[in-house]
Amino acid sequence: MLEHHSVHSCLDRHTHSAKSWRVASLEQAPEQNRLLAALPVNEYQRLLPLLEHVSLLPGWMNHAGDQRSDLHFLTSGIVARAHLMQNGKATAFAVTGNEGVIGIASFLSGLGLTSEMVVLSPGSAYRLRADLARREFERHGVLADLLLRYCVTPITEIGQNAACNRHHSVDQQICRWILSFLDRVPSNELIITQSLIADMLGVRREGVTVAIGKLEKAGLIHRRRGHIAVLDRAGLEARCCECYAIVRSQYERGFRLEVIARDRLQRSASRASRFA
Amino acid sequence: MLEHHSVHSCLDRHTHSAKSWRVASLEQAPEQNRLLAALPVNEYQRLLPLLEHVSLLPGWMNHAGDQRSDLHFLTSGIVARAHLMQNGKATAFAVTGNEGVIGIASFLSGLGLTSEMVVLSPGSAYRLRADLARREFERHGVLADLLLRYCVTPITEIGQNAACNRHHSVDQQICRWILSFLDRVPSNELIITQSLIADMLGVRREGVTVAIGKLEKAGLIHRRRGHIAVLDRAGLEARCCECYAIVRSQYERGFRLEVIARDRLQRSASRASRFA
DNA sequence: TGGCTTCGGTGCGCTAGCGTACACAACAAG
DNA sequence: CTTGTTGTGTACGCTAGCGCACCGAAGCCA
Repeated sequence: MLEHHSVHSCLDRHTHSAKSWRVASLEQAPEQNRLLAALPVNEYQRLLPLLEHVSLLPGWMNHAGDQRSDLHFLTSGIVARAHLMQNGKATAFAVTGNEGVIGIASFLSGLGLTSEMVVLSPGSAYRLRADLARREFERHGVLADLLLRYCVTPITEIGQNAACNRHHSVDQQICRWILSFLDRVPSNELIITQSLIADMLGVRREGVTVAIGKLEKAGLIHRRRGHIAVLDRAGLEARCCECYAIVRSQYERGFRLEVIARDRLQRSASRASRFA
Repeated sequence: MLEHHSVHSCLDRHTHSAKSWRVASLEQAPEQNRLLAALPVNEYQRLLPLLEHVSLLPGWMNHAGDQRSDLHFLTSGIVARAHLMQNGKATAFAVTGNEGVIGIASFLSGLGLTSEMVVLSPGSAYRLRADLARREFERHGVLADLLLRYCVTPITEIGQNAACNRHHSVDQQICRWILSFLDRVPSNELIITQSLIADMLGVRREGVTVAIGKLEKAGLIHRRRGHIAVLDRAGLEARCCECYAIVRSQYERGFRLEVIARDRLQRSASRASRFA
């Protein structure tokens, strides 16, 4: 459980283990981010000089109430968005990887974050400063449209998680969580402690231990201290509640449209340049 | 519990009781909606002819998957946004009254609703058709800005509810729910069955009964079949978890800004007309 | 090597909330 | 007034998950 007295306790608890994580020193290209990749080339080129590379270190947090509302396009790593309750407990209600962007809500409202952002898996991102983002946004171009469309993804996800919290067993939710983590990581091995999973799900660490024990017994995963290797993805999906699939398909539905739009735009762009 | 076999079971169960509810036949003015009211006068005037009055009857639902993505600005009544799970259980994760608008998410994404909309309390709304809304939106005027700012409200609310579902007792959640209902209704009496409250919270009807029993024993409410009269609002707030206050203050924070902006714009508008 | 810290596994009693079942009260329609 | 329907109150056993406590194992640092 996260301690009440300070948000930093979470930071403290999880930061040090960063040492044991191989931090990808390789600076990844912005188009590793699926949203940036979906931009038509001319828009993308124009945006490039505005983007600033940042590394995400585990435990890095954007505290609720921060007034900055920069956008961060993830190229790798995993960031969770969580609420801390007055009783010291936490729940993460959305997870973002290289398919998305962090900071949309505070960017739209201009009001600063209402939730904590926790880096669960180290990685890197490209920052678009709030003022530049605002200017881009007001051009009302493809980027603006893309961001607005993307907005629906966290909304769906959070709502589904709320319902999932209510109605599905911890066993099922662990599966959901492992799968969504797996989707955002290059290998089949998750580098995370059970204790942190518990904090993210908002359940006891012991509960996670037994649930994961069952999964290993069933041969779906292999676990070591601080690691979970997935052996049978389909098996996990079978044990999982529908929530994982719903959230994922919602995103894919939206994103497929983006890809189509991008192709179309790129074709028309290259046609235009042929005529120029 | 909502039955699995059909969304309509919910409809069926709750529709007929509409007869016993006095449906406000009075057609309310659009500016009863706080977002429309926050528009500067010239914008508001321009928008008026585009708005179409609709009544919301209890049980009216916009099914998940519907392709229409019109906006509905509520002037009265209460609409909940809920997920139906495969196991037939439901949870509402956001509630909207005359402070907000329905259909933002599907409007932004253009993808249709991902959740069900349930009318909990009858009322009326003004519809802005999706195509007109899109055109308005692309003017990038005050309305667009307002809508984007408003977006953050349901996001915060849903996230808070997700955490609340996990960590707070049914007793506390009932208080939260009654309060948020009360905020959106003219009198101190809620016209709703315990069974429907249970569906919205995603808990058993019996659980609601005992929780409400405690509240009446404590003298905070008085209850009749299908009615809950709130006698001691402060008492409810004291028993409630922090979630209610957090969501509410988030909205007020955003909305206060809007009111300020509106005053400023109206002053500059009237100044402009003086010079014209 | 030994000592320290963090992580993970296990057991036990407890409680909130679930599922089920049933009875009664309020209301509607005839 | 009768009859059917829907909403509400109550009770009882069950289970998932909690809180707590403790111990061993893995890794870190010297």
